[in-house]
Amino acid sequence: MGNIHDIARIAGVSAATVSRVLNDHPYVSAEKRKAVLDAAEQLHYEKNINAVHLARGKTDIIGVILPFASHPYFGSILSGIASAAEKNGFKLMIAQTNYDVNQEIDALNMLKLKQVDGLIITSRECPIDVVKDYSTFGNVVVCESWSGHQMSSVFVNQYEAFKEALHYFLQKGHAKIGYSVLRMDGKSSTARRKAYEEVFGFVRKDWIFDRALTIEDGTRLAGEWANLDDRPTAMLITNDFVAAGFILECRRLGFTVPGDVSVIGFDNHPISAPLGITTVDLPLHELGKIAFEQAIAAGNRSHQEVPFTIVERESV
Amino acid sequence: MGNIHDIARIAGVSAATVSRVLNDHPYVSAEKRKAVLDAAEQLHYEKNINAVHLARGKTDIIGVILPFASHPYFGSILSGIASAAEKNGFKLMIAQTNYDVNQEIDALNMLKLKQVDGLIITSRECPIDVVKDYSTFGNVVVCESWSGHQMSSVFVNQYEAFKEALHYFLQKGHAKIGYSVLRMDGKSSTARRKAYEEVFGFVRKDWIFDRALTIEDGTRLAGEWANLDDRPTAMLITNDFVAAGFILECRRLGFTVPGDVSVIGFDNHPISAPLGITTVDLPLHELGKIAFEQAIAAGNRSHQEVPFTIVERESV
DNA sequence: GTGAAAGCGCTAACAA
DNA sequence: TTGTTAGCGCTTTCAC
Repeated sequence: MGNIHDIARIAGVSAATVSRVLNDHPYVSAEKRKAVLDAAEQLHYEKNINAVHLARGKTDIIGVILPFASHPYFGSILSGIASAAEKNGFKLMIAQTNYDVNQEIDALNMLKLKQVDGLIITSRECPIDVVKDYSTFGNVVVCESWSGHQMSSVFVNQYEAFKEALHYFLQKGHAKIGYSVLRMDGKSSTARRKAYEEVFGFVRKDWIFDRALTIEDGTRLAGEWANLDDRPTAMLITNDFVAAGFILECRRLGFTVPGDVSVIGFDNHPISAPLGITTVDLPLHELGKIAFEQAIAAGNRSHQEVPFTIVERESV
Repeated sequence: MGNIHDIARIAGVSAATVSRVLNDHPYVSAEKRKAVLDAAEQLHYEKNINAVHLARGKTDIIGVILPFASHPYFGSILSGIASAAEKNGFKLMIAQTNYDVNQEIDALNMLKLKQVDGLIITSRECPIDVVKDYSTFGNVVVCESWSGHQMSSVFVNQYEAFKEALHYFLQKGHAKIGYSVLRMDGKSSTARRKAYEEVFGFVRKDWIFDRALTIEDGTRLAGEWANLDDRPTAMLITNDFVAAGFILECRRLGFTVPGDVSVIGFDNHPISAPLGITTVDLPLHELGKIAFEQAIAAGNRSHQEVPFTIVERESV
């Protein structure tokens, strides 16, 4: 074990020189370099990264806030962030929040505490303005449509994506369209509602289903849909997991897809292909990579929109 | 901003007293406590966690090594770990390794660098002996069957689970059973092969399929299975995602499940229910929680087996 | 109850 | 090319 001073003593140099060698700084003679390396070897020296962080005033760590680590939507984004982090020699600190504001605040505080250099918020419950206030402590990037100079953002244009999917249904002859969201008052839900109103000039509350995130939610949704007196003939669904649960349960209940009800999902998760789900492809892995780049970007904030594409399969 | 000394000066106390107040230590008079708190408030003081880590010699951070953050198997474990971490006031550092040994080593080194107090290895490529060597730097827990005093372990008894599933097939009248694994030489694959030999007294190479982890792999598997001259009538499949891909592709190819081929998956992932996949339920979230507890346990290593149960549905 | 002082281990500006 | 020195900001022992 031992520290930099032990090495310095054994190698007969100063601690500064040891530091230089250890960090590959130039201007160290070959002999001293070797002496240092030998001493380090001999002591089984290991650097204490906390001391480095303290002295440097930065950590090369990025924090990631996500509500559920086990959901594929966030898993994909996380995976993209992780790939980029590895390439850049950064570590990742994650905070699973369950959309609990206190846990979100707790995670945001990592920035204040200088535990992380930057923070990526994949989704949130707490007000954007409180998030924004943390931007003075480091880069914060939000994975949602947001413009302003304090934070960076990377996002899919939910409004346009939803509208395009709606038009796709329309063009296939559907006039009665319902949809599902995770949280009624969530950011993307608002965009979706707006798109719906824009296209139809109205919204029907009984055709909007919320709390739809998982496969089980999709199953429940099918029951709710089936119980409606006036059923939509097409459903635009939160994501492919929910869509999978919805479609499979509809079939179990004796309905046909797309016969009785057409479905479009979001994400283009691998499950959508064998299930023949028409879906809006979202480049989540790529979005994660971009988020990471923004998190480590020096100074300049940016706002990047990533493209979506409708993948036509058999559920419409 | 400012630091503990600034507070001390303003409050008219010593830095030690400030530290006491900030850490809720007893033996500080009410007046001084208030003075300190006021000064901290006034300065918008924020603690530098790196200094704390350095001084304390520990970080309250646990590292998690996982090959793929976006795969549901690891996502579930991670989610369990994260829940437990939150409850205990710990943070999580994750390393996505892609089963790349260099990245694994890089992650293991967080332990040496004192970046994390403990490390959970959900799955690995690098030799167990090199992992073991890191146990002198902190708690390491492996999510696989392993016994020894250096590390803790939490695992499903793959051998027994596989054997029980095999017997289930047998009892349903199947004699020709094939199976799939992720990596031929992986730890759990070895256990599965052993169980197979134990039950049948032989293994047929063409009935073992490897590199099966994702839904797409399941799709591919179906093609390979269909191309066999002598096809197994039952398949024990890596996990429910692979099983889903397999079953759906089999049907697309004109086969019936369980008519032409019966299937048992692993994990009891939510997708297996609506798809009617008979599966071996694995308590992954719980496993993650246990792993975390072991990672922060002082001193005592332990080895815990978590139970599995066969969930009967319609694919057999 | 409180403070002084000695670390924790490394970095970096400055001088030589 | 190298060493000296002054931090980085907090904790904790020991003495009072």
